[in-house]
Amino acid sequence: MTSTEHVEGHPRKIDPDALFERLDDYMTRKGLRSTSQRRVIAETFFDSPKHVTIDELLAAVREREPRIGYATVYRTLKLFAECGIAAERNFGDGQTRYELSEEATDHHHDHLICNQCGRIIEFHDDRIEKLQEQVAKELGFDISSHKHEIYGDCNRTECVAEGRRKAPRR
Amino acid sequence: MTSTEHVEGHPRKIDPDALFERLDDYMTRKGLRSTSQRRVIAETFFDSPKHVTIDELLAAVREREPRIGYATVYRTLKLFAECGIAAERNFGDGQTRYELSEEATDHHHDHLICNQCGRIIEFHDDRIEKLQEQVAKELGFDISSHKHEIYGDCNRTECVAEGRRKAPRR
DNA sequence: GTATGTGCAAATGTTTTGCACGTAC
DNA sequence: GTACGTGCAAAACATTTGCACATAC
Repeated sequence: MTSTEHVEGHPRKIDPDALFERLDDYMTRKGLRSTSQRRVIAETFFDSPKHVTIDELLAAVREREPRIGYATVYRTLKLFAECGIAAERNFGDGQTRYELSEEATDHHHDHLICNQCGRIIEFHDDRIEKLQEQVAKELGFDISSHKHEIYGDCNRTECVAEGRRKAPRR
Repeated sequence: MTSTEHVEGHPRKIDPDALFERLDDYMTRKGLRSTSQRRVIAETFFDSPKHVTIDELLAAVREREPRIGYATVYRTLKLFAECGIAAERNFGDGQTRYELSEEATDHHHDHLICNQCGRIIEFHDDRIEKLQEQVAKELGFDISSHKHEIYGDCNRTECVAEGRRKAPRR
């Protein structure tokens, strides 16, 4: 067993019920309403591959409910982020992406992004986490979140073959 | 001596001549031209506090040359980034910021950003750098760059007093 | 002289907002 | 019934682009 773990960027087995509950609690607390749109968007989001863009999510949502609008998806994902079940990510390609938050998955991770094929791999290293806490402490900071992204070439044969198709803007 | 260092986000003593030379070399190599606008923008950028936005830079540039346009500053900073003297940064407030690149300053660093006052502190920790190389290596990645940003509250009395004025969107 | 650069305004792409209508509570 | 939510289109924002004119080489 090492202190580093990693995983490909795809949906992890989570318990949707717990997430719905968390969302409902938040909405009740804030006097917000449970609507069919919010339910559909939540279901779709929980089923989505990680790091979805609003466009991708909207397309998936519209397969179930074609009349749902752009703005609703934007607003709903902001809500999910506020309530703590979703996290906003920005990998420099100009589109905000969303994934389940670390509280929701009980699993903090950072990202390795391939410049060539755009593949996103998650990693987690306790030693790095500890050191970063130490750095912040020395400077008197209370950490609320962090972002650690490593960009590079993943060197898979498929990737080298594929070339630059999906590479994020760098 | 420890393996962590840090510094406030303000201009470090650099040698502008070396940077101009680097820029000139790049332009010559690429068949690009040395214009008065590019010179003024370069001078202003070298004198700027770190992490300037295009707006801030444009304002400073126009104090010297009021007729310089937005697009020119955008295009010129892209050029600086390509040539390796500037680095693009994005701290989640929707505006791209530029700072001298690590090659230009001979000093790689990462960032601690205060959620309350927006203050940006640079840090560098060799142990984290090493661990991150190790993680990438295990996954077969060749690192080209990385981004490590820690967000939190800096807890200075001034900051607590100032409140949320300049806080980046989070 | 010609290719490259500039300034302006218009276009682009993403995200946000105003508003009339709809709906949860 | 009322406050909140939705869909649409328009606005807002940062950034990029097209084009006529200017300028470095």
